[in-house]
Amino acid sequence: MSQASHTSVLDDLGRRIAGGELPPGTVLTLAGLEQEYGVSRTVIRESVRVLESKTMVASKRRVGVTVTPMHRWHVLDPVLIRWRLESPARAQQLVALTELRLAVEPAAARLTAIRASEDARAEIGRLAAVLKELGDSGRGDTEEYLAADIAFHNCLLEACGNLMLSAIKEPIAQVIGGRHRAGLTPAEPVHASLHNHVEAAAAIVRGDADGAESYVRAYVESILGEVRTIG
Amino acid sequence: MSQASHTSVLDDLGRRIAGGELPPGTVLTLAGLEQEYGVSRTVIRESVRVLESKTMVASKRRVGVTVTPMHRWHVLDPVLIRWRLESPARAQQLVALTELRLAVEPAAARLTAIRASEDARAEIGRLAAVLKELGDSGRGDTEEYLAADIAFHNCLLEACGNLMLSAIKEPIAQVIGGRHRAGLTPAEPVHASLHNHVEAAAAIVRGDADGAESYVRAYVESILGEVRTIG
DNA sequence: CTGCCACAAACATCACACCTTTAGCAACAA
DNA sequence: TTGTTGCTAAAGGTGTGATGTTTGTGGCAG
Repeated sequence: MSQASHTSVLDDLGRRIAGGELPPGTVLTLAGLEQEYGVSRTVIRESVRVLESKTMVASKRRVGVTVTPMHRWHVLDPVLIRWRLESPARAQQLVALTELRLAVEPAAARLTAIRASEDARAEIGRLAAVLKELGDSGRGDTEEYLAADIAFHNCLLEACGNLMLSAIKEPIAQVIGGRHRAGLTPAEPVHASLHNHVEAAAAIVRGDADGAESYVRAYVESILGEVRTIG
Repeated sequence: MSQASHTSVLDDLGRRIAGGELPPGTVLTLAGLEQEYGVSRTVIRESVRVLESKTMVASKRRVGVTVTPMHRWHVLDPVLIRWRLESPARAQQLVALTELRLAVEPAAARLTAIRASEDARAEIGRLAAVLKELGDSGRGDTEEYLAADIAFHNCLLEACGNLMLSAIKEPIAQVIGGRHRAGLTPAEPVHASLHNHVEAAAAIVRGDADGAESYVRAYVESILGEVRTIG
């Protein structure tokens, strides 16, 4: 149990701040945290430094470590996104994240339709076929479907050739997985959703940028509608 | 000169990795870095931890600190974006970042047109007027124009009500500022660009989501064309 | 009331000691 | 030859005490 210290302290502190338990303005001290977590200064300092690098806290001499207002945070940090998704703010975070998807995924789909390698196109086509096969046969709630769904979105984002657009892969996979684990995925996927996946894949395969963009947009818009009613 | 240590070591290491001087696979050791920078283990460790939190490096016992392949990095981190913009990879980074803008800014403009407060709308309208005024009178290359241009984009992104979309404010401001400092901004702004700013602002003011989205898209597309020819 | 100064709080850095994991190698057995 | 076991040293992980440095804050003098 050696490496665990830093990671677990960082994770716990991060969650508490991201989840609002330690609201902006809260002042902590290294000594206090040292006591609270029962670990050495080293571990606390490194954790605080990482939070500082995400601008979630700011440390000043003679004052201590202050929690920063959220609008200053590096909210695109995948770790922070995960903390927020697993916090009481989950619903809000889902809406915000889906709005981000609505911006990024259609744009990525367009680029993918234009630039993707033949291999990537083929893989996307294959995954869409798998989704259709499983969905049509009432297996939309299986692990297999989940895996294919995540792989589909990962592939689409990865093949766009822009690392900054691909960067939202991880949070998206989390959202899809979370939805599945919450038992929200129906055995018979909504027809429109499956249709949009299949058509988007077809558009990408044939290099149709406009089609790829609009089918993906339609898909994410439907998710957004769904997510907004939950929040 | 106390606080400088951590920051400067982190910054230097980050730049060297982001700029490709230390390519993926490179293995460093804490002891080596300690020697190289002439600082204590504490400072090196904290810097490495921060880089690790951006997944730019991974540290393993008995091995050392290994530079991670770029596709694993948290490329949306504002600090990492800055490092890349100030590295030999600047041109690539500009293209990637502009493609990201092309995804995010139109989406943000749409949301802003729908949700922004009256104050924010008024401010955006005002800034567009300032830009037009300065541009029409041949002062497109002044500090004043630069400030208004940055403020315009900041405002637009801030008013959209989604922190994740607002998060690209900082890098965008850097790009606009960089372009200005490089002497690339003409005294007489390209007519189409100014027009798109003004029309986007007008659309936002009147709550026209489609208009706001498409004018902003047109603007960013023109930037993208320009940026791609430079790369 | 204002401005200057000294004090102490809290972070920043350093140096050192010791723990824990593990790559790499060697000895050994099948 | 090949696979397994076990040792060892390398490198990061953690803990601790000491000292430097900045900077709120309160007190004192004008």
